[in-house]
Amino acid sequence: MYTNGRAQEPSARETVYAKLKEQILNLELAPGTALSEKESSLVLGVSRTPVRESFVRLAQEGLVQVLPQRGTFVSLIDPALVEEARFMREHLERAVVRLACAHFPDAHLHALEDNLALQLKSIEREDDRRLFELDEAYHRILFDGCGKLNTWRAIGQMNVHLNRSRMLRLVADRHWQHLYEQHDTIFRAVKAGDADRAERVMQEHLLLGVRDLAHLMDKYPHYFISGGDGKP
Amino acid sequence: MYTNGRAQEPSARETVYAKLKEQILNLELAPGTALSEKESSLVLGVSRTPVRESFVRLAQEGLVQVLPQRGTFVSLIDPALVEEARFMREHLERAVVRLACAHFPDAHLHALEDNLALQLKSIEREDDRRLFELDEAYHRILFDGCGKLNTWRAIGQMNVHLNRSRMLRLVADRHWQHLYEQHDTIFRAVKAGDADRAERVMQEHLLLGVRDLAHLMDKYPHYFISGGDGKP
DNA sequence: CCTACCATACTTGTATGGTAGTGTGGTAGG
DNA sequence: CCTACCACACTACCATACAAGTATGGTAGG
Repeated sequence: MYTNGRAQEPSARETVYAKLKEQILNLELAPGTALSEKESSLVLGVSRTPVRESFVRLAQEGLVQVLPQRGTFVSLIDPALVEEARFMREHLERAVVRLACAHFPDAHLHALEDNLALQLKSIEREDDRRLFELDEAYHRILFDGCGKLNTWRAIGQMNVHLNRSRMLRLVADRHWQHLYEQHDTIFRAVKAGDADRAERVMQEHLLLGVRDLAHLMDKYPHYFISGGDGKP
Repeated sequence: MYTNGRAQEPSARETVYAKLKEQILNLELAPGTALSEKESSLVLGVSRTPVRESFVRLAQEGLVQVLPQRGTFVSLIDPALVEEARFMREHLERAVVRLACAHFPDAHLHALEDNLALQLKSIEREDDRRLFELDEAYHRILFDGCGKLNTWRAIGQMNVHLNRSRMLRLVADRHWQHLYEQHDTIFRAVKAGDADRAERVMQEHLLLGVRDLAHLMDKYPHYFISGGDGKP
């Protein structure tokens, strides 16, 4: 019994799905890019079936758009979705951070603290991708500590759209220090149980994510809906 | 050109997906029920492929659980998921109804009014399924009128779990009049722009959906996680 | 030169066969 | 009677073949 019972090797579908999703979120597969079941299957070394099933999943998340008998395309960024993702996060995270101020497990508090330390390291190294991951993890810990992990997962499906625009912004603008300070302030407010302060900073923090969206739409018009037709 | 250009006949996958999802939400396919690609394909008169792809979609929504090489099962109702769905709706719908009080299009206001009239009709006819649909439509109109339709859709993925427990409750308990009165009160508060009142009633309204959850878990233990093992 | 048509090379949708892993019931052995 | 084993039926996973719709480039006709 040397193969651990829980350590199932991931299915082809899962690996393909994860790979494609990562590439879309990283903008390695730019919005509007044409995909094809056959081509992806060749590139990834599997048959069309797992690729196709990944497309189904990605389509349900709104990351790709499948046009029958015509093709599959990486979805253009929809500004409405970005804004609504911010809207959802604003109201849900404000509520969660208030909960956290009332009661938050020590283990999760330590996790936040460790996370913040790693954020500093990433800023020193100018490792933006890593900082991005840590940012996600930070907020996840907040939800987890309040027993609202499923809520975080539900947000996730909208969040991918917000994250694509944030990734776009990451290239040009670098405001890491500000981001860290907000995270740190929220952490200390939670620790001190200062709900009003935590909620206020959280709201500001989430506004940061959509700042300059209009500027981005101007700079990369063909990445957005009704900016270009998407097929260059 | 008698076949309308927009009226694409739905794909097999779409019809299979819709059918299965409806049956799961109606509890015609009870939580814990074993499914199988082959059996479903025979019943629905299609091949295994569209069935399989429907399973993938349903699995992503958490409505079924696929265990490789073992089987596919209708998910048990997770009380944590139900509660978090309520949590999400509470905070998002409170925010939305406040927006609605500040500004709400006349067309949507009329739609709410019509919807309420139909609710009354459904209550007279004791048509619970129809009332359930109208309830969903009512809240959807609220989000739509505030330009937050995508947010409603995102809620939808959590909402299915809440709705299954509500459907379970519908069988035994019938509190339709109360539900209608709350809808009507919210409508009038929106019309009058009374945000505080609207928000308060909305919060109460959403609490109604999870009342007696413990009672339901007691009555149908094998429908819930850790109530029974799910495979009777 | 311009237009209409059509062969062709794509695309996704569906069906089916083979593979590997899993649960189960019957059976041989203690 | 109880236990260990094993053949078998069943599952989902993946690969592949076929079908049907779509965009495109070349060509024949005006």
